[in-house]
Amino acid sequence: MGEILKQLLKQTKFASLDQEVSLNIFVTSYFLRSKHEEVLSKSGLTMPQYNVLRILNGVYPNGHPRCDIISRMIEPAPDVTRLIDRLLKEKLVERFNSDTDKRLSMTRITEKGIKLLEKVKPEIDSLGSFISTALSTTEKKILSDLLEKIYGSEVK
Amino acid sequence: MGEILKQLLKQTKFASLDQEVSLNIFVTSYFLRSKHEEVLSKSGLTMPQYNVLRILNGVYPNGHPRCDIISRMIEPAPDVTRLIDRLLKEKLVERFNSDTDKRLSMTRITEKGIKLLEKVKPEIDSLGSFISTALSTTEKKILSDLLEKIYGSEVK
DNA sequence: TTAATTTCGATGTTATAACACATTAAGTTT
DNA sequence: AAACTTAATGTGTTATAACATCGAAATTAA
Repeated sequence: MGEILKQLLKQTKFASLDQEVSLNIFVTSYFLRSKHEEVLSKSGLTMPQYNVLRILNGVYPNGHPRCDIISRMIEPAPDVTRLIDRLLKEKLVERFNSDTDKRLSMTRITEKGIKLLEKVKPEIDSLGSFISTALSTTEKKILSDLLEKIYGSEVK
Repeated sequence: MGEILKQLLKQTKFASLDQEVSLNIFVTSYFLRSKHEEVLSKSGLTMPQYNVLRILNGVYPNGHPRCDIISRMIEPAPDVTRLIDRLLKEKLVERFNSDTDKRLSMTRITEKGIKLLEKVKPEIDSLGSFISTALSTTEKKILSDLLEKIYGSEVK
């Protein structure tokens, strides 16, 4: 039980099964994130930047106000304004004003941004192999299900 | 399938089952980390700081060289030197030199550090309830097992 | 022993994240 | 419609993280 985790963290035991689960979630998340960052860095992107581009790509040719971007992010970042500033500098996105609500600062992905996403996509998709190799379809569904149970209580 | 995740990220579909699993791991990790940070911030600690203290507590009254601390961290941080500097300033840890290897910068947790850990422990432990409420013992074991399969291929 | 290589840690620099505050516009209430 | 509350964003500041470099000490090889 938990031998791989023990080995990785060089621990001999865990305080509880809950803690073991918790640590395993953190470790797996870190593992996958590292893989993603490895791929993305070759295109000069960070994970949050990639996620924002992905979110914007989903509504192209429309844009999103900042608040909507945040609410759709995996890890809501407080400083999205300047994150977008950086994407803007690379001309991967563009800003425009909303007609209906003058408070909103809208952002839309550009052609260049879409091209970059398309370039990165195959390599990101291929990271799924870490999951596909390790798990059967049934196992993937079980895993997703168990994870949703953990955070689901607060979402509903 | 994945209704809670869809709702949270405001997406209507996912590219693949692999991606859904991946996102669920990220989201759950973020959820649990937020809960931890919420508790720790009341004691002026960050997650990486807490982890370093926890690691040092495990070998008290001995210490660890910097490199060993990094290898035991959940998310190995490159800048542990200054992370320890900050703990040092709060007198939660102390530095000393190794007798056998003069390159090593050893760090040991202090009484004050141990007291702080003891103060935080109950609240951190109680975060296990998010897992215990959601999952049975069997489910926890299955979950841990599936997660280890994902990152385990590269550890062995 | 000397030279070359590797390991470990600290430091300078730059980029990014976190936090608090200020500003402007919408929406609401009276 | 005027006052009030809420929402959305930008900005200044500070803290932290990431990256590269450097020097000291240990290890290995010649």
